[in-house]
Amino acid sequence: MRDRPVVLLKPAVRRTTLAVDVVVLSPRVDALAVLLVRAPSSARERWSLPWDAPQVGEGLEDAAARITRVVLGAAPAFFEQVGTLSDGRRHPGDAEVSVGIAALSPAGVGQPIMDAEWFPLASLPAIAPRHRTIVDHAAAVVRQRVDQSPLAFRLLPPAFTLSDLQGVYELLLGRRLHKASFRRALQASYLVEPMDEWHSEGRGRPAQLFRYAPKKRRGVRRGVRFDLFTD
Amino acid sequence: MRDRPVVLLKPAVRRTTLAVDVVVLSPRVDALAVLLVRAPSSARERWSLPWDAPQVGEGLEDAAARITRVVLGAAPAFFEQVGTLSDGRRHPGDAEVSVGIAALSPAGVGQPIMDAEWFPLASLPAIAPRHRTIVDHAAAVVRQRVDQSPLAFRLLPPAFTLSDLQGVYELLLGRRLHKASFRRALQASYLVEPMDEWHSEGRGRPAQLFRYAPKKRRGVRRGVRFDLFTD
DNA sequence: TCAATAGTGTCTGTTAGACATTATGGA
DNA sequence: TCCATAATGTCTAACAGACACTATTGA
Repeated sequence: MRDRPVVLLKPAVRRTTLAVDVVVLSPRVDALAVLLVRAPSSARERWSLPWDAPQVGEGLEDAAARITRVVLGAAPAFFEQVGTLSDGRRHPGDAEVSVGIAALSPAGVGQPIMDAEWFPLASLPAIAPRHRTIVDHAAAVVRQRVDQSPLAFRLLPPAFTLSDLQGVYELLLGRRLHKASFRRALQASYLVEPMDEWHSEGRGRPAQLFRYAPKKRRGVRRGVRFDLFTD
Repeated sequence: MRDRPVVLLKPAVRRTTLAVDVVVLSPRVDALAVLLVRAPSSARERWSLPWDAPQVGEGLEDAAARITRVVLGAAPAFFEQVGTLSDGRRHPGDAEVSVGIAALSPAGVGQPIMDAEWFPLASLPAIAPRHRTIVDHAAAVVRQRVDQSPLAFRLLPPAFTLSDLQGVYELLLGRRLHKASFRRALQASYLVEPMDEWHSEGRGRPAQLFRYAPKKRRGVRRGVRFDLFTD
């Protein structure tokens, strides 16, 4: 045990500068894409994450929704905080503290404004170091929580085929999945329900459309898995 | 798609008041316990989470470590951000924004200062609404990430028995686990290694001591599980 | 008819959980 | 000796993954 510190805790708030930095994610052709905005020419990097300070009385996710609406023209379907940083790395607005928020949006929803563009996660241009950290955190968080939170469904339109859904899982996890196993596990989860519609695209048998409709789970109680200790 | 908003994004930081609110967690007799500090008599509630503003240039986890050292006399073994809140709920210091951080500490490490006390998670006294939300988030996050992060090991001393470890998992998950299955899964995970020491407590066969020593994992690649969609 | 995609049935190796058994100490 | 806890072996049901097969459309 260490020595007891002499100074007691006299808690007090401190004023600081805060930004909400949004990682808008959407599935593009065979890759997850991030929405970046063109930075003013005075900036060190030509691109940055969309960001802003929350307005007075505005919640953090509300701010993320507003920012996303401005750059994409559509509100995201889902938010996930990916961590709050105060690490001294450079931020485009020199905010002391950044709240990183992943905003998930289905493909084909919205249209980036003139100064915004989609970039595949794997090939981003140079952005401020703080923003780079936030993007990396967002990717890690999304991959880590994909099977504990309905993230994948928020990257799809309300009606989707099981192949679409599997494709999103494969994008998020970065590896191929086994079709029959995927469907069996999905069936057992009672997360989706079939609709009376079918979707035909080009050749091949049309696929039935499903919607996200989680049912009350019977107490599954699976065992401990000691998984993903990849730190 | 919605109408394109008229206002473009002119991002700017805003000054706000920030607090780091720490949920110090430690296993006590058959329950996870939270460390609360006695609030000044002027406060609405008699107890609160330990909290403070981060100092200039101090990272958020550094602040959490400092706060924990003051109230417990020992640095926590591990931190996990449990969410940043700006929801308008009441905070003891009226901070606009709170960063909630869970700090894990093994049993028997440190000694609470005079004005601090351990409370079982299940029976907390009245605390400010913002703090209540943070505690609930912390409990949920710890339960959700226990098998993806070495949380359980940070609630134990460096050397522990497998029964101790299983006990911590049972505390975190809130249910009993099967002994043989637990040990098999642990064996397969290469997360612990046996030491040449044994621990005897009262009657019964002495238990071998283990240490947390994660090995490089062979690419396990387990399937998608669609688990814990309990939102 | 062929190509392409959707969807399903079967087999097999692995694993979680139940149960039983042995091991080793203290009272 | 008895009791309590540690640790492990065996059995079984459930399940993940591989493979093969059928189904249904467009070219």
